[in-house]
Amino acid sequence: MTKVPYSARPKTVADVARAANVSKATAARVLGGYGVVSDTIRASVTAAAKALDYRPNELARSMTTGRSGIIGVVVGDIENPFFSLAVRGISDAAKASSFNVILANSGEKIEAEKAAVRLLIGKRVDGLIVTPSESRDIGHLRDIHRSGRPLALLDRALPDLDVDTVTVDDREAAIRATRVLIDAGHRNIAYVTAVEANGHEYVDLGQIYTSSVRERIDGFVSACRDAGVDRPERHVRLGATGPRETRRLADELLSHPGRPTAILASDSVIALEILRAIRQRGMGIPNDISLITFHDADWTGVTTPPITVIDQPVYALGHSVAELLIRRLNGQIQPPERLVLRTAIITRGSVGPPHP
Amino acid sequence: MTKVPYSARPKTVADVARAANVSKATAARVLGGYGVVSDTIRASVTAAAKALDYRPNELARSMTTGRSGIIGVVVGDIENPFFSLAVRGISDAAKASSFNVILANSGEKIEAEKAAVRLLIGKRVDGLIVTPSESRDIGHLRDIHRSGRPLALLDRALPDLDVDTVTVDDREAAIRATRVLIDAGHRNIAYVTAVEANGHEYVDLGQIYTSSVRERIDGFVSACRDAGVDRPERHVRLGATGPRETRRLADELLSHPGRPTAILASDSVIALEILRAIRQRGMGIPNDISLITFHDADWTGVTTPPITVIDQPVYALGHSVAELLIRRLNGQIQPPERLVLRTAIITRGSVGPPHP
DNA sequence: TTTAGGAAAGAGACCGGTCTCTTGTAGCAG
DNA sequence: CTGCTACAAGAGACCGGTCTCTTTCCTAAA
Repeated sequence: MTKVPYSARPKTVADVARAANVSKATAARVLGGYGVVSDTIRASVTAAAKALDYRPNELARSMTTGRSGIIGVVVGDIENPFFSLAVRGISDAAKASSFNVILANSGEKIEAEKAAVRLLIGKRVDGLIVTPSESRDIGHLRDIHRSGRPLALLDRALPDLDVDTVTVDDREAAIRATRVLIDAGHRNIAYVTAVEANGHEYVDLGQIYTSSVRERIDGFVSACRDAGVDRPERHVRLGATGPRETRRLADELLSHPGRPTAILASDSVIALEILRAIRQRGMGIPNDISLITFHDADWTGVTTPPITVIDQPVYALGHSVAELLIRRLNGQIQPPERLVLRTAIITRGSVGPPHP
Repeated sequence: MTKVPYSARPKTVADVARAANVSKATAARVLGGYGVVSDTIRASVTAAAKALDYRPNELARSMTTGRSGIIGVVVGDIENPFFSLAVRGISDAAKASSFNVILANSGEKIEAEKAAVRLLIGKRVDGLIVTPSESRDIGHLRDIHRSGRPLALLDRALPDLDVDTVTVDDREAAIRATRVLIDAGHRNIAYVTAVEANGHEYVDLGQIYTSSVRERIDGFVSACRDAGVDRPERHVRLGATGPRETRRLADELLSHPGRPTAILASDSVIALEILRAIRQRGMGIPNDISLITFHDADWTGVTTPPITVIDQPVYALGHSVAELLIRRLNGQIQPPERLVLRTAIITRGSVGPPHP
C-alpha cells in the first residue's frame, strides 16, 4: 500500500509540472487529456501526478470550459417513490452519457423551486430538469431557457413554455380508471389529489395550475359526467399535500353521511393514507369501499386485497426526459419535443360493486 | 412584468461595474456583500445588477473562497425508503445551516462509491457523508479525511476510520427481534440480509465487511445460540441485493422441506419481496410463517396482518450525521464522535406461534 | 495650520484549470 | 546545404469571482 503524504492544500497542475520538470501547459495537456504530448513526457507527468496524488479541480475546469458535466434536477418530493424512481431513470441516462446529477427538492413550493433553480444556475449546471410546481409563476423557468441553458420538464407540461417535455396521458388515465369504477356500478366517486387548496373547495379547472393535476381532474370529471353523474365537480377533493392533510381529508370524506362508495387517489402516498383511514374505521375493501390509485407503488401488490392501480412508466419518464436534455446538451439542434407516455391499468382486487 | 433581455453570455461583475461606472472591486463588494461601500454607490450598483439580470457565478466564487457550500452525500440506494428518509434528514439539517446537498448513488458497489467520492472531491464539496459499502477497501475514504476535508459516516461504522459516525444499535435490535420470535416458540428462524455473497453461503463474521450487517448477524446468531438453537449460522442467508435475487432466495427458503417457521428481514425492501413470495404460495402470516423486518416502512402498517418491525430513527440518523459534519465545517474542533441511536420494536400482527 | 486617521473607491494579483499563440527543433524534399 | 513543414513544448492570457494593497479625500485633533 502506497503511503499518500498528508497535504492540507490539494496539488495543482503547477505542482505536478514542477515535479515533472515541464511547463504548466504541458502538464495540463497530459492531465486534461487534450493536445499533443510525447510519450516520454506523458509518462513522467503521469508518474509525478500519481506521486503527488493529484486530483483535478473540477471547479476550475468547468469555469474555463463553461461546462460542468452536471444536470440539475428539481423535483417536488424526493421521498415520494414516484420521484425517486424517476430520478433513477434520470441518473441512469445521465451516467450513460457521463453526466452527473445534482438533486434539489422543491417540496412543491414555488419559492423553494425558484431558490433551487437559482442555486443550480449559480453552480453553472449544463442543463435542468424540473417538475414545475405551478404554471402561473414561471419567470424563473423562462429565464433559464432564455439564458441559453437547456431546460426540460418532467411529468408536468407548461403550455406557455415550449421546451422538451415528457408527461403521461393523465387525462386518458383518469378516464379509464374512473370508467372502471363506473362500470362496477359506482356513481358516488371521490377524487383526492395533492394540490395546494388554501381551504378552498374545488370549483373548476381555472383554479388548478399544475398540468397533470388539471388533466386528471378533467378526465375524472368528464368520465363521471358521461355516466350521468350530477355535478361531479363536488367530488373532487384538493389539498392532500402531506400525510396529516391527507388523513384529515380522508377522515372527513369517510365520516360524511353521503360518503363515496369509491375513491380515486392521485398518487400512492395519498392512497396509503386513505387506506390507513379506511382500515382504522374497520371498513373493508372492496366490500365497503373501492379504491384505485395512480402509480404502481411496490406495496400496492401486497395489501389484502391488492390495490388496482394506474401503472405509469415512471422510470421511462425520467430516462427519456434526461435523454432529450442530453441530446440538446450535446449540441443537437431540434425543435422542442413533447413526449406523452402511455399508462395502463393493472386490475387487482380493490374494486367491487358499490355498497350503500 | 419586467422584460429580461436575451443574453447568451451571463453577466459578470465587470459588466455590472461598467454599467454602474464603478471599479470591478467596488461592484464586487456590493454584489458579494463584503467590505465597505457608500449607500449611494451601493444603490446604483444594485440597480445596474438588477437591470442586467446579474447572477453570481458560484463556481468562480467557490474557487477563490475555497468553500462551495455543498455537502456531498454518497448513499447505497436512493430508492430504498430507508435512504431517502435519511437523505431528507440530511437535507433539512443542511438547509438550516444554508448548505446544499449533492447526492450520488453507489448502488452498494465499491467501485461506484470510489468514483462518486472522486467526483465529489473534484467538485470541491466542503464535506462528505458516506454510507461505506465495505470496510476492507477504504483508501478513498482515508484520503478524504487525510486531505483535511471532513467526512462523516452514516449507518455504518468503520473501526479503522476514526471520524464522526452515526449508527443504530444494530446488534441489540437484532437480539430483541430474534427474542420476540424465540419467545413465540420459534427455533427455526431465517435471517435474510442484503450483502454481496458471490454464491457463497454464510460461514462466519469474517466474511462480512459492512458493520451494520455484521452487528445484526452477530446479534441474531447469539440470540439464537442463547436459546439453544443448534448452529444458527446456517440460518443466515446472504445475497438479497436486489428484487430478483431476493425473490430467488425467498422462493428457495420457502420451498425447502425444513423451511423456517419465521423470517427476520434486514430491510423493508427485502421484507416486501419475501412477503410477495409468501403470498404467492398461499401461505398465511402469522399462521404458516412469522415475519419481522428492520425499518418501519410506511406500507408495513397496512398489510393484513400488519408487520412487526424494528423501528429505526432514520430521519434522526441523517439529521444528526449532517449536524456533526456541519459543526466541523463551521470550524469547531472536536474529537470524532460515534453516535449510536436506539431502535425500538413495534409489535403488530406478523408474529405467532410456529406451525410445523 | 499641520497632520494623523479613517472611510471609500480603485488597481491588480490570485484561485486552478484551459487554450491560443509563439518558439524551438527535427525530418525531409529539393 | 537550405527551406519548408510538422510536431512538441513553453509563455501567458483568460474565466469570474475574492481580496490585499494602494490611493484619494475628508474630518478632526494638536
